[in-house]
Amino acid sequence: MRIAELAGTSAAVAGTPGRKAKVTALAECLRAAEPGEAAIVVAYLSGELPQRQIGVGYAALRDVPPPASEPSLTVPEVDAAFTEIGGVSGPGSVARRRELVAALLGRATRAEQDFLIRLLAGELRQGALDGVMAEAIAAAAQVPAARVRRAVMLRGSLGPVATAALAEGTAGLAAFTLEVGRPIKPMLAAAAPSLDEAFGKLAADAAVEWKLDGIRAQVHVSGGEVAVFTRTLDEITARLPEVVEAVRGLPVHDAVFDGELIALRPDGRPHPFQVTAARTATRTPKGVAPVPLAVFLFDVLHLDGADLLDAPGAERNAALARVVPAELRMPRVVTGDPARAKEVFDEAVARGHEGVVVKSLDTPYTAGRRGAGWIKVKPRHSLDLVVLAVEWGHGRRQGLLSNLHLGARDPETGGFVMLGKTFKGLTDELLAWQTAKLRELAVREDSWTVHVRPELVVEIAFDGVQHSPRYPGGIALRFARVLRYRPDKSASEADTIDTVRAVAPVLD
DNA sequence: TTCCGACAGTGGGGTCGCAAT
DNA sequence: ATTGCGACCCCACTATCGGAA
Repeated sequence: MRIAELAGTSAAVAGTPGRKAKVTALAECLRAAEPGEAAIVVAYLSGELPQRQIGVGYAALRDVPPPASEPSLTVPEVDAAFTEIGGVSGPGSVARRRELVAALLGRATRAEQDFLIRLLAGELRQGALDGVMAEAIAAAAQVPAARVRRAVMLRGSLGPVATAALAEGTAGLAAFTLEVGRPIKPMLAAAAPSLDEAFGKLAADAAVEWKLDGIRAQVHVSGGEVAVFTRTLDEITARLPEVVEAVRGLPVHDAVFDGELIALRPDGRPHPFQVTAARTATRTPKGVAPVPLAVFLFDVLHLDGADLLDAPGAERNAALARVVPAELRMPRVVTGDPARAKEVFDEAVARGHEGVVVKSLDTPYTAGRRGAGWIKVKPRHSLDLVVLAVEWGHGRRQGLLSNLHLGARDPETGGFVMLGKTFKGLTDELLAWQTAKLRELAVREDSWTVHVRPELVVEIAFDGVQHSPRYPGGIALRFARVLRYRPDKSASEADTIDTVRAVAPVLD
């Protein structure tokens, strides 16, 4: 199959808003692919590469050669080129990768270049990624979509599932089972603004579990072997000897656990997230002894021959409790009483943790999906800050002023201290309004950013404050988002940097 | 007919490893 | 030694489609 055909399909998919029409277009393209190409076609049209990453980002895509006049690129050729680019390393590798990218793009027509660049930049922007592609695989292979989704969650990627479905139909999909040692997509939690709302969505009793500010870990035990995977299914076992050690001691032969890893201080309170993140990102520790990571398991998906994915939450937790001692389990209380739930929430927060996850006792483990069975609840801070500047948006926000630079008042200098940026929480109406308003306040503009008179006050919600190596004040907001503008307030009434520190103390 | 679940899109701060400067 | 870049960690929120109620 030619890349031109994929580019055409992608354009058609982008050009239609309806999901069913997108599915139809994608399925048609899939059916036309050679059996050996299906996995690659599926990857490209869902915005991924079979190679996962090949070291090419925006910078490598800045200089695009003139396009070819006639399409000639084929799917296997491009796949081979991506493999070659991904294999380049060592001195001279940056230039070499750019050469190879340029050579590839030089053989592409304008339309093919556009498609390949969006693919490599990770911004397909066609309104269809894995979710829609799973439907398309089902349509192309004429098998139930639910079977495809399940196979994808168990295999962790679309390509092999598409190949099997197209070649062997439902029978081919049946071969995808939970394998100990192969990570599956983790179940995700929806969010609710309050405990009452979280409880309201679940009937009767629910589990209220602490939510820790660490990193998600899927832990596989096979015989004496332990393997640890991240949320994106990367294996990080070698970086975590203490975690391996802790899990190796459990009385299980084969098991798959879900849990959280976090760096704790001797008193049991958490280190800032940055400490946990640094630990898990470090491949080759040197110098000072690393901070150990504690393991808190909260689910079990397989236990000594029995798959538990479809078992109700309560049953899975009972199985977990049978083989994992309390000190390695996430603290959890089952209750139907909102007041009791509030106590758990308050205690988790008082101990420095993020909040809680309210979990249905009935739902199965809906891997890879943001199931309604788990609902996270965190406390929320808010402050009135001043807009210092704003950046032009991209994609559907093209032509709109989108990303706000936020400042707190500095009473010492009479100026403002920038604490971060946000583009979240804005409705289309608010985007239009702020674009007009901030243009009125503009004092200076460069290619990305419009600097404004610091007059506009905006109420910002955020989860906490962290040390920042980037901002002059040395602190930055975590997960800042817009609640509303405060036209009733002047900048002189905005919150100060001292208020920020008081509202949300920086850990450590 | 209305409601709501699932998806895609739009980016945020921070860290590490590696190559280039 | 510092800077730039890519890849991953964590993430909130809105708009939209289309099936469920």
